[in-house]
Amino acid sequence: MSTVFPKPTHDHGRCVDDAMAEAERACREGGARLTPQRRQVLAIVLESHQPIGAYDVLARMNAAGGRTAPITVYRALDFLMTQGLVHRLASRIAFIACSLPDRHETGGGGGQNAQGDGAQFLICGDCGTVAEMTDRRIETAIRERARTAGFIVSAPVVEVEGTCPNCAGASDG
Amino acid sequence: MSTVFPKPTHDHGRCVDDAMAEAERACREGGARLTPQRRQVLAIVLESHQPIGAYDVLARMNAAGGRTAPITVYRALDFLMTQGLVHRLASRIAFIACSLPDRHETGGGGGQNAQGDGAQFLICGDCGTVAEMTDRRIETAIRERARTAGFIVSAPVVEVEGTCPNCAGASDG
DNA sequence: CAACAATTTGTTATGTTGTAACATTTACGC
DNA sequence: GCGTAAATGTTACAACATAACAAATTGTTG
Ligand SMILES: [Zn+2]
Ligand SMILES: [Zn+2]
Ligand SMILES: [Zn+2]
Ligand SMILES: [Zn+2]
Repeated sequence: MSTVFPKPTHDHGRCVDDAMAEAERACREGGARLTPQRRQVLAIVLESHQPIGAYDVLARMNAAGGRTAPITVYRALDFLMTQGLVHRLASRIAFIACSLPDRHETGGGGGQNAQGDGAQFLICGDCGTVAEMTDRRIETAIRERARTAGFIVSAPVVEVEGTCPNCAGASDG
Repeated sequence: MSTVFPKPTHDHGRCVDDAMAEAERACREGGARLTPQRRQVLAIVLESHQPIGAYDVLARMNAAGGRTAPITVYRALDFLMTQGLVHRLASRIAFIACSLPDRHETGGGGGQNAQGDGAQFLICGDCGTVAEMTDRRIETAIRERARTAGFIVSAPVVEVEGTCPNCAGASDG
């Protein structure tokens, strides 16, 4: 099986470091400014593979006595979404770090990828872990069905609730 | 092309009446109580083929000087969603009347269909009109891809933003 | 009908998510 | 340095949703 779900045993420290490095590179290349604050927000969102609410991000930023305002977090998240580094999960009203940043066109390019830019998400209802994927067949099925309805697709939102392999294995052996 | 989008010329009065009658029947059959208030909320949601916010429903209920509270609307909407008569569009934070009520299992049965119960939605970014459909191929593509990831699907959310045939025709002839 | 239980509705207050508007600071090109 | 654009700070508010408990309504049963 293709491995979309992060294994609980994976080296998450390295996972985060790699993602941060990739983000730095992508922003530098695209002429976007990954400021310390934006970097901090990205780091917080990267911290786990579960979606996190904007106000939870805020709480972590202010954990050490800061006085950051909500709008600051939203602005950083907007920036990160434009760069394709973070996605918003509408069904959870929360944000998740992109795990396939090189598969999205960044803000300067063609489309606005705030809603996932063609990615699909599997969201575990038990542990909250999210798997991001870009499945051609799903996308094609949606686009073709839309076409028969005379509908021109711009931003497909596919967010699938269910049970991840780790949680399924834990309950039914 | 299969006709999923409501045509601007369709007899909407009858469209609403039929849906109300079908709702009455479905509730009676399932032993659910479609009270006057719930009927009123359903009527408001049915009024157009665009998603409507809970507070907009509230405003219409209070238009004639009423003093209904938000919770009342949410309770009615919850009931209607349980009955499969209304769906919540997460990407819009709004509600839409079901246009295929007989395709969903109602509350008493197996699944909770609050998120659309396997339906997919095409949402026009121009006019807001929504088309609901239950496309087997989309569902299958999602389920099979999930399966290869070891993921057990419970509630797929598919909400596709784009341009409907009416709006597309208006701009490019 | 009377008494009771279950469902529905009312009332009040509060929690959660997201933005508007405008001032100030910081980074960048010249 | 200086002017401009981008980013951040500050305050206030809008929009979406639920908690907790009281009252009324409905259905059931003797
Ligand atoms: Zn990781
Ligand atoms: Zn899980
Ligand atoms: Zn109609
Ligand atoms: Zn349209």
